[in-house]
Amino acid sequence: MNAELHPPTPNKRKRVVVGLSGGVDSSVAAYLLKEQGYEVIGMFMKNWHDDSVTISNECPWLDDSNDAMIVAQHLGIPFQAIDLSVEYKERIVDYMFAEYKAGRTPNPDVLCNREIKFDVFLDAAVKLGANYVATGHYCRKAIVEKDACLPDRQGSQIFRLIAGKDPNKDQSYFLCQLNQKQLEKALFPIGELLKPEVRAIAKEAGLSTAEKKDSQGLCFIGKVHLPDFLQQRLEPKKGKVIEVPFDSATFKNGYSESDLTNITKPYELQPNLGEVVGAHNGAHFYTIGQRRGLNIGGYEKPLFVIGIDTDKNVIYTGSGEDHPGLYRRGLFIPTADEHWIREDLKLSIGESKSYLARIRYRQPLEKCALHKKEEGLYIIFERPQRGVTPGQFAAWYGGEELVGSGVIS
RNA sequence: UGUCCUAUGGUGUAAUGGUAACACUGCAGAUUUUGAUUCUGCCUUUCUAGGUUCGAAUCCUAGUAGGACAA
Repeated sequence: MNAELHPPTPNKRKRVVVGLSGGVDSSVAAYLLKEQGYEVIGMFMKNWHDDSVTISNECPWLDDSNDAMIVAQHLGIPFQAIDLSVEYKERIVDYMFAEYKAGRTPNPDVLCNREIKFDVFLDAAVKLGANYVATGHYCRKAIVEKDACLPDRQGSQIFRLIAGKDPNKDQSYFLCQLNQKQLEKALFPIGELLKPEVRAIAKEAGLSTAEKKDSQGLCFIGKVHLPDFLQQRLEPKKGKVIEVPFDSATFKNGYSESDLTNITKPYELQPNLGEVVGAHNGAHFYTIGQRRGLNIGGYEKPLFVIGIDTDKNVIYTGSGEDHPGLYRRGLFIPTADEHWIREDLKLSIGESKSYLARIRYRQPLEKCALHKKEEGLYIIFERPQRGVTPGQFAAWYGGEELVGSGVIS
């Protein structure tokens, strides 16, 4: 049973391409694979080279590329760089702008894994004759051997995506859109380790990235000033900020669990529900739950964004952390946006099941019930959830295993 | 043109006459492979001019501004 959680048995003849980002995690991943006897190739992805929008004035990808190369040299593995910036722009950056424009909050890094690292990059690796692609993600892969007696099953294995052992660094959420085919080819060598252990291994192995600071911000693009970044393609447009009172009647609807539609749909906000308290530069620059950037002071309790309307170009806000507009009991995922890593666990129409779920990276898992209907999947949480935001991914887990995910509508 | 009230950092407020504080905003940093949240730190203040006092945001006078009452 326990053995299921361990990575597949290493085969000394297998070839692996490791995505070397120039950070510690992927460096150690490459090191461990080599130690395990794989034939390892290091590959650096260059997906973005418009330095004008990044915050640091240096050229970050160049440093990262160099670091990756030094690590590869140190390990004595072949190294090459691959430019995927065209694909990255088409599949990630364009998606980001489209989502923000539509008033939703995209998650580019989830898409980056599905579309770039485990798609374009994986293809490139396969062309090099690789059996696997490895990354420095903090998560684990496990394999269920299918019962051979079941005639309707093709293939003999089901791949499971398990949370990283380090609860503080678990990155399974970012991989929530992978499918069986992608997972089959994936290796996550550091998933059983804690961050401090990874650093210790790097240091011991003499890897130059051992002390390097963790990267943050959009993967590949780096740290950006989002409004500036978005203003490349989204026009600033002055609009009103409206404060909706704590006790507004609109928040009192939809608390009957039997009414799935009502309990999962966003609050219906109208300008006449509150008062104009300020102005903004474009509703599409904001996200639900956001506190900073509103530029409105004088309140005893801070103002949070509880809704945006990009058609009317209006931002709705509520005062105080406990404002009812910040919380929702449930959310809805249309069938088209439903994704099951464990296809064998997919719910049929009319079925319901209990799971744990999160709606943003690094949020604690919350108890919830999934209800599958013809039009999509309804997720009802035991406790109201803060900042349920259209465009973000909800991911549901059975224990430590990520079972499926979908875009919040 | 008459009477009354108010006037503190970007905003809202606090400070028995002893040399300004709290919240919100903003900025910076920490945390974070989604600029969400959270955490830490920082900036800026007593409308103007006189006067009383050892000493005034706090008292007096005038001015200015805003509000209320006032036909």
